Amino acid sequence: MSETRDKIRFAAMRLFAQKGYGSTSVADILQAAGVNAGSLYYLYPGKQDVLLDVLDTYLAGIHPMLLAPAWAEISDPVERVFALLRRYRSALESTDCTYGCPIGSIALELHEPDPPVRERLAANFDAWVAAIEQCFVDAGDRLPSDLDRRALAVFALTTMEGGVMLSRTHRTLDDFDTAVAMLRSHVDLLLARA
Amino acid sequence: MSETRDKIRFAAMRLFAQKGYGSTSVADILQAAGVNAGSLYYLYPGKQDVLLDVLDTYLAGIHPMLLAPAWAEISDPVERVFALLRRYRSALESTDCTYGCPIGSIALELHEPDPPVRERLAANFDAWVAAIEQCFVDAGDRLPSDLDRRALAVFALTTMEGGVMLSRTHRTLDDFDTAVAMLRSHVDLLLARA
DNA sequence: GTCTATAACCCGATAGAC
DNA sequence: GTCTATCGGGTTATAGAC
Repeated sequence: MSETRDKIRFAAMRLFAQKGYGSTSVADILQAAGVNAGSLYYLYPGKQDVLLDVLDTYLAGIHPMLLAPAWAEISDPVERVFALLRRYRSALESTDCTYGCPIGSIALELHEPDPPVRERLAANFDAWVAAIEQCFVDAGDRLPSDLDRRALAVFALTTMEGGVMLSRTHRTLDDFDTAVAMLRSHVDLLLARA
Repeated sequence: MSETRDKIRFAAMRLFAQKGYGSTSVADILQAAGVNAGSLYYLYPGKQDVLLDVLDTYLAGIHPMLLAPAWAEISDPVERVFALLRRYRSALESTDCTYGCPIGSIALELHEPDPPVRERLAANFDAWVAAIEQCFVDAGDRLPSDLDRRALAVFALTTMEGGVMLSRTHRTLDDFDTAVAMLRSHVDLLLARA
C-alpha cells in the first residue's frame, strides 16, 4: 500500500515549501501526514530520502501540475512565459509573500556538497528553463533571429527567483512586480527589434 | 575589550556565508573564533543576536568594503553596475560556486516571521538597490528620460541573486554569466534608445 | 506494514568558580 | 571578562512487539 507513502510525500512537500527543509522535523512530517515513525522509516531510509522523493515529484509534475494549468487558456508563446510568472505571483499573494518557489528555497538552503539533492534541484531548474526556452523558440521570427532563446529563458528564471527572494524579504509584491515588468520591457524591446 | 566580539563577529560572518545560519552551530563559531561559550553568551544574548550583528556589519560595510573596492578604477556609472556584479562572480569563482551573496542566502533561509532579522535583510537589499539606482541616475540622459531608475536597479539585484542561485546549484558560472549578459543587452538596448 | 518506546546524539543556553 | 562542566530539550533514527 503506497497510500502511506503518498501521505508522507504530500505532507513533506507542503512543509518543506512552508518552513524549509532544515526547519521541518521528521516529527512535523509524521504529525501532518498522520503516520507513525515506524512507517516512515520502513518506507524511506531517512529524512533526506523524503526530500529526494519530493524533488522527483516536483520534476514529474512540472508539466501536468505547473505548466498545463498556467497555459490552459493561453496559446501565445510569449504570453505563456508571463502567465507562468503570474502563477508564482499568485502563490506569493495568497501566502502573504511567505511562499515562493519551493525549488529555489531549497536550493539556497543547501550548503553541503550533497550531490543527490543538488542533482535533482538542477534537473528541476533545467526542465523549467527548457519549457520557457521552447516558448521563445515557438515565438519564431517575432524575436530576433540571433537571439539566444535559452539565455533568455535563464534570464526569466533568475528574474522570477530573484523577485521571489526580494518579495519574501520585504513582504510586498512590489519587487516581484518590478522585476517582471522589467523583463516584460526587455522582451518588448526584443519584439520591436525583430 | 571588544577584540573578542570582533573575533566572534568575523568567524560568524565567514561561517554563515559558507554553511548558512541554520547549519552553523554556536560550537562552530566558538571553535572558529577561538573563544569559549561563556564569552559569547556574555557578549550576546543568544545566537540570533550574533546574526543581527553580522547583518549590521554587512550594512555598515556596503560602501567601504563592497562598493569602494569594486569601483576604485571605474568612473563610468553604467560600468560600475557591471563592475559590482563582477565582484559576485569573483566570489563564486574563487569558491567553486559555493559562496554567493551572503544576504541572499540568509534571506531564503528565513521562514519564520522573525521581524528583526528580516528588517536587516531588507535594509541591506535597500542599500544595494539605492547605490545602483544612483549609478543609473548618474548616467543621466544616456538612458531614456522616462526610465524608472530604481526599477532597473531592482532588476540588477534580481539578476545577480537569481544568477547566484542557479550557479550555486549547477556549480558552474554559466548561468550567472548568462543572466548578466542578458542584463547587459537590456541596458545596451536602453542606451541605444535614449 | 504499523505501532510505541527509546536510544544516541547534538543543540542552544546556563551556572558558578575564577 | 573568561573558563569548564553541564542542563534540558529536540533531533534523527532504531528496536522489537504486534
